[in-house]
Amino acid sequence: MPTKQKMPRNAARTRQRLLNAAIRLFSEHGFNGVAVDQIVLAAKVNKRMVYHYFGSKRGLYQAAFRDVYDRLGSVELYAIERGSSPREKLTRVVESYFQFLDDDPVYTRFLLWANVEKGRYIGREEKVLTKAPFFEQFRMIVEDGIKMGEFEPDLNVTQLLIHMIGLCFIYHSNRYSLSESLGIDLGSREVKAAGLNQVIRILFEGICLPRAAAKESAPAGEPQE
Amino acid sequence: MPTKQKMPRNAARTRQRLLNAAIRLFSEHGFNGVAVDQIVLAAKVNKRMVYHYFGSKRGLYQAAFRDVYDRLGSVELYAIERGSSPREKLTRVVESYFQFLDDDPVYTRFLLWANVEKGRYIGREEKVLTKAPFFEQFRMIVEDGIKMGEFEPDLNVTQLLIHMIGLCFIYHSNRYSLSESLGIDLGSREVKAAGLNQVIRILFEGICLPRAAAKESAPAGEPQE
Amino acid sequence: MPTKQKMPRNAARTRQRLLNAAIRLFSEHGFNGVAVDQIVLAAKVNKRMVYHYFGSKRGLYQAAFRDVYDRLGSVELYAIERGSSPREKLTRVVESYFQFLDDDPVYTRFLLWANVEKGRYIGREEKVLTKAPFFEQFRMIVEDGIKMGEFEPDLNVTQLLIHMIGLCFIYHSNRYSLSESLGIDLGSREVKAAGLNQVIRILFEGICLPRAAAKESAPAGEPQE
Amino acid sequence: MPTKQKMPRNAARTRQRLLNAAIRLFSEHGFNGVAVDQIVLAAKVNKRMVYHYFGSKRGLYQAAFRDVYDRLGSVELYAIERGSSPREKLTRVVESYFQFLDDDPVYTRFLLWANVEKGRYIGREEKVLTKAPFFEQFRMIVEDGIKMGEFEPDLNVTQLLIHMIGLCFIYHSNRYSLSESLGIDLGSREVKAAGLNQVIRILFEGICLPRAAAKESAPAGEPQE
DNA sequence: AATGAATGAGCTTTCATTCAT
DNA sequence: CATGAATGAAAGCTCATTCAT
Repeated sequence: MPTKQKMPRNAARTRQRLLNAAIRLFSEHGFNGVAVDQIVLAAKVNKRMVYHYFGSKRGLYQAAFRDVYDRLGSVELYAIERGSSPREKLTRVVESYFQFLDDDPVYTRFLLWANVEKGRYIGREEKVLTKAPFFEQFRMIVEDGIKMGEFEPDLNVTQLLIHMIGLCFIYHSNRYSLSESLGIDLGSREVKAAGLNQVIRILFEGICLPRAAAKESAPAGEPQE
Repeated sequence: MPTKQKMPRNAARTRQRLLNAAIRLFSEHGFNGVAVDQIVLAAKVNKRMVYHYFGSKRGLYQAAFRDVYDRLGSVELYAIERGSSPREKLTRVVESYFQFLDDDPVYTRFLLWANVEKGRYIGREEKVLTKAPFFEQFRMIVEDGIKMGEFEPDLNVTQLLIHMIGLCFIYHSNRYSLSESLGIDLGSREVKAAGLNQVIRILFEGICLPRAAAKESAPAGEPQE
Repeated sequence: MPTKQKMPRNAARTRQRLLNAAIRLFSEHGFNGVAVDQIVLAAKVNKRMVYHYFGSKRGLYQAAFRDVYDRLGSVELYAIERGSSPREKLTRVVESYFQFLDDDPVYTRFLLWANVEKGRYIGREEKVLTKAPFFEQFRMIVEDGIKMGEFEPDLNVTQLLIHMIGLCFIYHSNRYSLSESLGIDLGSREVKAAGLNQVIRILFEGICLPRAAAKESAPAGEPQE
Repeated sequence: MPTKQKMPRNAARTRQRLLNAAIRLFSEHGFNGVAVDQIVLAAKVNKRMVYHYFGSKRGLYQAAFRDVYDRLGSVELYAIERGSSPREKLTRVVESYFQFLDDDPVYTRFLLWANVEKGRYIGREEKVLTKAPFFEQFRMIVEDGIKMGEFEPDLNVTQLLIHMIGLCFIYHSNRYSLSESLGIDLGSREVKAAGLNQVIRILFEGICLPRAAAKESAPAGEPQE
């Protein structure tokens, strides 16, 4: 069989090697922080292949972005169905989201880069990917909770999602500066384990003692609208 | 006496123009996203001056970083003293922090960039700047609240600060992707106004109804330690 | 078959063109006296190629240095074997060395530059190249001459080599200033022809008349040790 | 007395500081190897002063060159008068010249630089300086020696001077490469001391034993003309 | 006399990209 | 499909020099 010994099936392999190297490097240094040469060096692939498969550095970046989101889509909500009450279900969602960011730092950092870059380097097509399919499940859980009298009736679901994400993302988005400021490593297991605990408590019950939580105390400045 | 039109050779002025242009551009595009040429064009200053005053692009970046933090230091805690109870004080802190991020997007984005870049372009000396003096005041308010029976006795103050920051920063750190995903603009006045409201409510009381908030319900997986 | 006019993409050719231009220019103006632009202009090659093939200006300089030494290695000792007696052999060595410096002024000047520059721009690897294989042959001739009673028995071979080189190199190392001082052109055929003659005479017999050369006259200051 | 405390008499002092720094740096790195900034830094003098006093970098170089030669002129022939016979006198000349090159490496290296640079950066006026005043004395000694029957009657005085200089200069002109090649340091006291000894012996008597030095043996190839 | 800010040209080097094989 | 040579533009930076005070 006269197939070349050196490279058995170069077809999709080369493409994938490029993609993997690109994801890793872009997620670490952002679009401008990575040179095409670095990518092809890491991928051990000829430079020309970038243009063959992806047309441009930007095309490669966008493909990388898409790839990251595709992987995300399939794992995003793993194991969130367990739990009988809405509260338990929501607990699982927070846990798994918190965990997910941690398990997939490449995704997390890629997303952070895309944000500081204001999506400058991703195209029209990629933008639809960011539509979190996850949102619908979240909404249903919350609405169930409201109906069943577990949650406050006037919750804004969208914003609740934002805030939940905020409580989880802060460990990554500001990890560097907070670690320096506070003198603790936001990436350490202990800090994050305790953090997740407090996140869940805050989310459900806040920081006030029950008796203090009489609902008359409104946030100052602007009465709730 | 009419000031000379043709740039009367002012050391401090040139330096400041460079610094201002640098802050604006770096905060928008990050370290790698800005060329020295762009900065000197914006500052209307000779390119050589960057090296005269700051030694290198990186030196300019670091000076910009320091400048941003110096400005921050003086305004960080404005108007947090009002309020009689710890709860009210904390409310003011959250409000003012939320507001501050909004009022000074240049600072906010500069900080976000420094984080995704993992502090790669700032030097030893700048790192001490990140030590938030703000933290001490925050701690005192919370500890007062605990002593006075307003807040949970086992609050971890450091992590509470992290989470408060997380609830505020999410509107900036993930603004782009969340806006795309959720179909709302996280930067709009309405979203942020309502957001701040919910942030404060969550922080103090969580999302559960008071009767459901009986303290026996522990987060799953790991019982509170 | 007419060769393509438009540079048919020849790796080795481009490299060699760069090398040749570099050797010529560096040998004329030294490392700091030549701009990369001048080299690529002379080589009619794209500037980027310098970095493609040699990494840096310094890398090109080092490659040039190596090339010069490689060429030298192969021609250094041409035609020194003729001659029966050690004296005749040594005469041929001096002649051929004198001739060689003259025939290859590019090499000679390159070497001179490397010396005034104190080897600052050549790397570790190049330094071993300077180990003259030539030295061994020189030593054998001299030692034969001593054994056969032709040469002084207490000759220091290493220093004899140094002085022989000195007598030849002076025509190149100080050519400019001596020509100005003495009002003759040290590079002219006549001066060098007569010079070689005197060099050989001095080397073998010195400048004193035989009867004056009675060995009792010691160099002043320090008696021979 | 209201004279400024900082700088008592700046007049000629500034000029001299510049000159000294320039001499040191140019002698070490040549014209192209030194930046004006380095000179003013070393001289602790304002950059503008270079142009005030010397007009240009080149002007400063030329002034440095002249200064070096002026200093040389006053010390050049120290102690060559001692010695009764021409042979002894010449011995002293060689010794003192050898010594001089060693004592004044700044001069020596400056001269070497000027030579590899082919005098490119020195002007018309400096060229006359290179006229060795030393030459006349040398000539007289040699002619005396010939008349008195000590030296060969057909010596070419000019070339003898060249060769004497060559025997001394080699320790500086090719010091770097020879040290590498031969594995000894041409700058060490021992090597130079022994070197001077051999130089003098070669110069007067050559390397052949007296009986072998019968004057009939002509250099091969070209019979003496 | 002396200072340091300011300049524009040119330096070495790197970039993303395309061509020829 | 794959390679490495080739390219022009632009990057960060340094140069010798001049201006304004």
